[in-house]
Amino acid sequence: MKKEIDKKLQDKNIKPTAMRQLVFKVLTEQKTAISLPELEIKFEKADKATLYRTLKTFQENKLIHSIEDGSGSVKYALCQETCECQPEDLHVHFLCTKCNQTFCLNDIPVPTINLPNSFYLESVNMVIKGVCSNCKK
Amino acid sequence: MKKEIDKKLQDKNIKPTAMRQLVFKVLTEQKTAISLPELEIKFEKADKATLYRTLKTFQENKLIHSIEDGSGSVKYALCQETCECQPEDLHVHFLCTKCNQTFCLNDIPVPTINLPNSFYLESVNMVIKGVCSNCKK
DNA sequence: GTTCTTGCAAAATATTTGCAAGACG
DNA sequence: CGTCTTGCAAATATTTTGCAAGAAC
Repeated sequence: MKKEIDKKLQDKNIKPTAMRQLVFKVLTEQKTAISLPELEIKFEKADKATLYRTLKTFQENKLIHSIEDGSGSVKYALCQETCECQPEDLHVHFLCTKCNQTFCLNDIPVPTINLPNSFYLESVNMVIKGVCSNCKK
Repeated sequence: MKKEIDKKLQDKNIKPTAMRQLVFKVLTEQKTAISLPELEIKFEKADKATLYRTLKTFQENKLIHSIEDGSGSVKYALCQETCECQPEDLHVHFLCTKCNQTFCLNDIPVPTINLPNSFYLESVNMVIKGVCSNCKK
């Protein structure tokens, strides 16, 4: 179990420290994306700066991606196995305005946009806001 | 001139106070979207809470729209004349990662996304990041 | 006078950095 | 030893609210 986690971290060139194993484990348990403040609450003991830097490391190594959903805090979610965080890998996200949860719509790739030639495209952040199935009931 | 501004405010049911006239004027002068902190700087004298509430009023009355571009602060830009801020009115935005300016790509509507039926769509925030024509040179 | 608006102050929240101690190889 | 990681503290930045004074009608 711990071996598997270590492997996934090492595959992304992340040294598997105790802290990182724990954070990774929490991330795998999430059905929806999680913010730094939310992560802090899950840990009670860990320092927010450490968690912050852990997430940063994870993101730099493309283990997770960040979602700027306009909820007030940036959220993070695990990348798909093969994700290189290139524009063609990106998917749409959904923020529920009732429960404030952010979902990765992994099946919905972000549409291609024809930018004016004068612009150079690096990435795309597409967030749909609305009400999720749970809150609709 | 002031008459024109007043008319545009009143058209959106916004009482044209001196403050609002000034803020509106600044907004019309922007080529790119502006954040609250940036707006504060333009005014020196005005209080940020007042500016904050002015922007909020403008947004509630669909005179401006907000853009969550992940730059650290929410940005605002004037709506098109006929905009009702409905999903079909929305356009794509572009954030330059070099100069941090956010452009309204008014000619590029946000693509339609087929959400699972269980989700109810309210709005879409689509931001493309990259390098703008000025910074590319 | 009643309602709406503004200015000042401060709270609340989120993000980020410096630095020294500790872990690891 | 040298590098990387962590914890604590604090700085920074942004957003938001309370409240009383003032303006508008």
